[in-house]
Amino acid sequence: MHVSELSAVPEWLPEHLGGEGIEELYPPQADAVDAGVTEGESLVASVPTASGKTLIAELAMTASVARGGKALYIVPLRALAGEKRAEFETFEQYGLTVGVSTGNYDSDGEWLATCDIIVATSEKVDSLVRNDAPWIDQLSCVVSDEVHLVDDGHRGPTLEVTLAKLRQRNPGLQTVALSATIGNPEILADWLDAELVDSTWRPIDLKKGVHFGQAIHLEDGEQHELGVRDGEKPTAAIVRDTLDDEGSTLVFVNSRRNAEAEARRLTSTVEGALTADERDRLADIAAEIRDVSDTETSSDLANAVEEGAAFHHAGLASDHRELVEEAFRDRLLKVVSATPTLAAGVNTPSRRVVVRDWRRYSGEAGGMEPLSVLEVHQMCGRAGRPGLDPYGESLLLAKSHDELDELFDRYIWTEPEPVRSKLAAEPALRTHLLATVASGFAGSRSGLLEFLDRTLYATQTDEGGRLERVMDSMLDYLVANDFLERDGDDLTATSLGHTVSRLYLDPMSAAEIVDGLEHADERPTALGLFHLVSRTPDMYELYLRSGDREEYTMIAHEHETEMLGSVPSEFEERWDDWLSALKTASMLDDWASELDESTITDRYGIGPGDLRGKVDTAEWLLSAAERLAGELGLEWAPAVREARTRVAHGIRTELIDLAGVRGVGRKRARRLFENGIEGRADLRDAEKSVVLGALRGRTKTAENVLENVGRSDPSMTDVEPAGSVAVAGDGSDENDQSSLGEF
DNA sequence: GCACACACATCGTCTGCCTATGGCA
DNA sequence: AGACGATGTGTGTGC
Repeated sequence: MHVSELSAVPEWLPEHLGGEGIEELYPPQADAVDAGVTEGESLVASVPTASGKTLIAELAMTASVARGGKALYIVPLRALAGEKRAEFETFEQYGLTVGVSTGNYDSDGEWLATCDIIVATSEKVDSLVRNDAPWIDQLSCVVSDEVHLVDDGHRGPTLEVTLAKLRQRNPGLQTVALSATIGNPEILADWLDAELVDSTWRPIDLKKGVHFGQAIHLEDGEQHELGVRDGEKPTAAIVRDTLDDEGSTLVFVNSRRNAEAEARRLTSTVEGALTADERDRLADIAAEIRDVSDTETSSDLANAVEEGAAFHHAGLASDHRELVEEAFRDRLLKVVSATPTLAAGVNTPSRRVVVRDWRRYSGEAGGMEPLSVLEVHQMCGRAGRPGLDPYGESLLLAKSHDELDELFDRYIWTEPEPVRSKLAAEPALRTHLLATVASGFAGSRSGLLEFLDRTLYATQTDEGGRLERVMDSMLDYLVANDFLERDGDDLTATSLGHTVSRLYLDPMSAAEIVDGLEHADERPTALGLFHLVSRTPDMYELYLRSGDREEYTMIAHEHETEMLGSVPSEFEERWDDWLSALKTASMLDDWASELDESTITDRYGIGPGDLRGKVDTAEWLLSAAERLAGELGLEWAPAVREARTRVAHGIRTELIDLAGVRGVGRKRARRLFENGIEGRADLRDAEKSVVLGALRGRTKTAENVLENVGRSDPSMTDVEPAGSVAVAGDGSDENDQSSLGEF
């Protein structure tokens, strides 16, 4: 189908697509049009990655907007929201407006209401529904990207419930669900009353295979000798072979440590293939990486990048990740070894993909578990760059002949698993039952059952009793904790219940926080509050490593009086969880005591990305705690607020006032304080020369700071810095604010 | 015969990912 | 369960 044959799309679209080099639709796209996506028909598209799913969404959304509607594009990751926005922004020249709403980034609420296309994460959409965003009712088209994630035990139910709510609120809503190839797309189509496009077509050929010994065995029967050198690991041999063909390789491994070790090893394979120009550009990127953070992780990454290799995992700061992704797309990096972050995240295609480890440790299983077929296929799907490579190749590694056969059976010749709803689980229902009642989607037990009937779970299960059983036990829990009131069949949310739902807290987290704050006899300390929020289910835990048990048991005894709620005994089952929450709390306390980022990451065995994540979550939970304290009329709200501000900026109490000034973070605040400027009032009255001296003679910075604090004459012209302008050689004042917590 | 470097064996340790508020100085 | 890396042991070489 040619783009000029498209019906019901805005008139500018065919030409626009032509301008992007799109003349002929890919077969799945043509099928989608035949099924009526441009005419408002709901659709499930189960197609491989990189085979034009986004265009299907764009056809549906622009057509819907042209008819006077409004479209919502739901993504699973924040990082993808940015990527999609950039793609949709090309429509702005035709008068469409695009807005983004995620946890860390929000277009202005009123402006969102006027946007034609809104991009948001599923949790954000859920939250917007709970908080009655006015534009929800105006939606005419919703696109759900990576909808197979409804299978995810933790986040899947949110997507499932949110889609059900949107469809209930808006019966005419066009639903376009985009999925990876899965075993049972018909059930999704059934659930969403949608047409189905199920295709394995790809714009570039993908050859899957297994490496064993000296050879690569491809699925089409082709074999390829590799010439593995003496003592060379298979991964290195494959990377070298790809390099001979001027291609790059993506290696998936099963742990962060493995990712880092593999990258380090592969530098020796890759290094020789770099041109002088590439070396220069990589050196620049390495410098940028070092600027992001001065932790060991950061410098290890920079060292590898200088030699053309990199690792990628969630311990990296997001700036690190972006730098790596970009350098890999620009073909400067010849190999990246990554944990699954990269398989699900932004688009980073590669000539070859190696799935080095196909088993991963699982605590519950007590050992290594094989990856799902879907997951391996998602990784393999990253092979082949459209327009650059003739084909993509993805390889699994076998260590024995038996394993070779097993891998073919397990992953190459096997369809992905069917997707199954995970809604009938306690944590999911606890949260979503409360939200469903609180936001008015159901007002009784029977109403809830009716609502749940609109979910995938109901479409899928033949065991209706299970959901009902879990539901009843969760309703009991919600009533017992004063989130819901029950009167016969009727259910209403209490004012506390409403608050919890709007705050987007897991009710169990809220119950824990309320209990801790209600029973505090004295003003809680920061450590006590950090521990309180660290032990809620909304904060995931740090691992206890060997030696930690003794160390934190000692700390627990030392600070016993500060701890909120009952302290379990060492022989109770919840002791370990309680202790690892203490480890998290102690890490937050270090951060809020102005310890260096590198000291903290070193002490707790984490990466800069982990620290940022924990700080972020703590900040969010403490704001929620502050609201709960206010709601319940508890006297500790100011203490909670103080702890929140301290962790948000990473500062001790005495800097709170200064850090409230935009442009002043933990380091600048501390230096101002040391120079006798102890608060905003001081800053307004201080000698300019002192301010300039404290800010290391940075004129521009000093001017901005003075302006932000509301000083009428911020100019630093002709001002000489006072005192010792300890520029300390590095002069990297940009990095001064530390990489954390500054938005 | 000794010092040193290197190869190999042993033992202990550790193990993926991600989202979420709201309103103001 | 199994890989990494730190530590320990054994072997070979050169002086």
